[in-house]
Amino acid sequence: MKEVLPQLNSTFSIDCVLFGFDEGELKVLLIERNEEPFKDWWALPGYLVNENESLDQSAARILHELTGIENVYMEQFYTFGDIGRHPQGRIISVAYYAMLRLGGDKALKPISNYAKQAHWINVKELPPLAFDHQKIFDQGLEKIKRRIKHQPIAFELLPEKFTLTQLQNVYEVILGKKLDKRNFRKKMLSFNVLKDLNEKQKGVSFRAATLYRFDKRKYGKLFGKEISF
Amino acid sequence: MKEVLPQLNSTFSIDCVLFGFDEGELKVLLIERNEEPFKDWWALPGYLVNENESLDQSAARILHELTGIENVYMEQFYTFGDIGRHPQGRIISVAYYAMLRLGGDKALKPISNYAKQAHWINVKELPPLAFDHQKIFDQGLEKIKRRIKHQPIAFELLPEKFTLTQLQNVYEVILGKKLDKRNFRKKMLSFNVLKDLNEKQKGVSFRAATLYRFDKRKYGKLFGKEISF
DNA sequence: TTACTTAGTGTAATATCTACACGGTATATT
DNA sequence: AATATACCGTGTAGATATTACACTAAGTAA
Repeated sequence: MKEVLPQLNSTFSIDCVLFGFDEGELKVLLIERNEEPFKDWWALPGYLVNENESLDQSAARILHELTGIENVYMEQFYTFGDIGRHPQGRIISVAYYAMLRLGGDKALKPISNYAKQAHWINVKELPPLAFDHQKIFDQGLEKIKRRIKHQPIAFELLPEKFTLTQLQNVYEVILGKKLDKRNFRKKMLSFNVLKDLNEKQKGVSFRAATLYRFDKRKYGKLFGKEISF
Repeated sequence: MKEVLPQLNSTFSIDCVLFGFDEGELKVLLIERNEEPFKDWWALPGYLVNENESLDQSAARILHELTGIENVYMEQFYTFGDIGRHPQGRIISVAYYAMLRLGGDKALKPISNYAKQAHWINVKELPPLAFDHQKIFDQGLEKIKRRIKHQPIAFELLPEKFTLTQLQNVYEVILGKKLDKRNFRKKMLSFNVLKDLNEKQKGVSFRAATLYRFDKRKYGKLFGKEISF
């Protein structure tokens, strides 16, 4: 049985593509929708923009309402505006992305009941997505690929303290190819944005690796320079 | 005397940042507005999107209506959505850019009378612009800077046949710095996307330079590879 | 004590980047 | 015809960056 959906005015929405990294896998944050259209489908966290908020503000609010996540710096990357992309009318969507540390601290508790639940899903095992969200996701993934190639920001996905092997792992998963260990280390350390903590991993079987931390001050100096992987 | 402006619904518009190159100067296409708000101000060609067209289609239509220019491939680069950016209500604007061959052939004849006239203006001598168009222009300029650094597309701004010196000139003007002649040629030719026409400039005082043409077939092979200036 | 697993390290060959200067050639001028 | 002018077109050496490649060290588990 078909439900009749209300017609929405010409308007615009935000969709967020949040990437996380866990257990060697790249994950994306999805919600399960609780409303028509696409009720019970998985989708990127997204909703309509209010009249009285900027796009950036709106993105932060929507992410919070649908997933409980706050204080994430997201960046706009593309606006999707094909006709027919939304069954209820002419709605264009401004897409944002961010890379994010996973961990128990960021609770996934939707506040609005527009979302039933929110989950981190392995990007290799995506369910069918609502609207044109597969396309939005694909472009978001392309975006972070380009970005980690040119800026040493992969540690945004890692815990504060991380090993070089973990960092290399992030690169390999996102770029989809193996990198040479010695060359990777040489290059990464040459950027001079990592601080050696003189500290070792704990609670790991076999030899523990040195922990590093991202050094914001040094990063400032690098910023804008061309680098590439 | 203040006019009362109609309130527009929440909706969206397109603004186009078109770059051209003429007489050694980088130019941008502006219109003189014929309607409130900002009547008689200079502005980027831009207007509201219709319900029945995609953003890309809309950009092409709007450019044509306001400037007479057709068949230009434009690419979206950012969406501007601060509150208060438009005095008549909540209007976000999707910005497009393109690089374009100038020349007598592309007539600048606005079709809609929303624009009084359209002109190519030296980017170094911009008049005050309507709305937040200065900001949109600035970001458009940043965009083409990044783009010509990574893709050998500067000849989009030049006539079909061009000399290496002209091409270098485009790079120098856009990047805002001098480049070494020998190194520039070495690098540009190494990309293997230029075809030597075995033909010389005509009608020029002093020694004539060799003409080159962009070779689309070869470009296909390069595409996607990382290059940089 | 041994087996296992991951950490951590150097070098040589190649490719790319940078800095740098002058003779060649068509045109204009006298 | 000779000369001045202004732009064209080219090479190299030194420095830097990239690539390919394999073993020993250290800690844990049995």
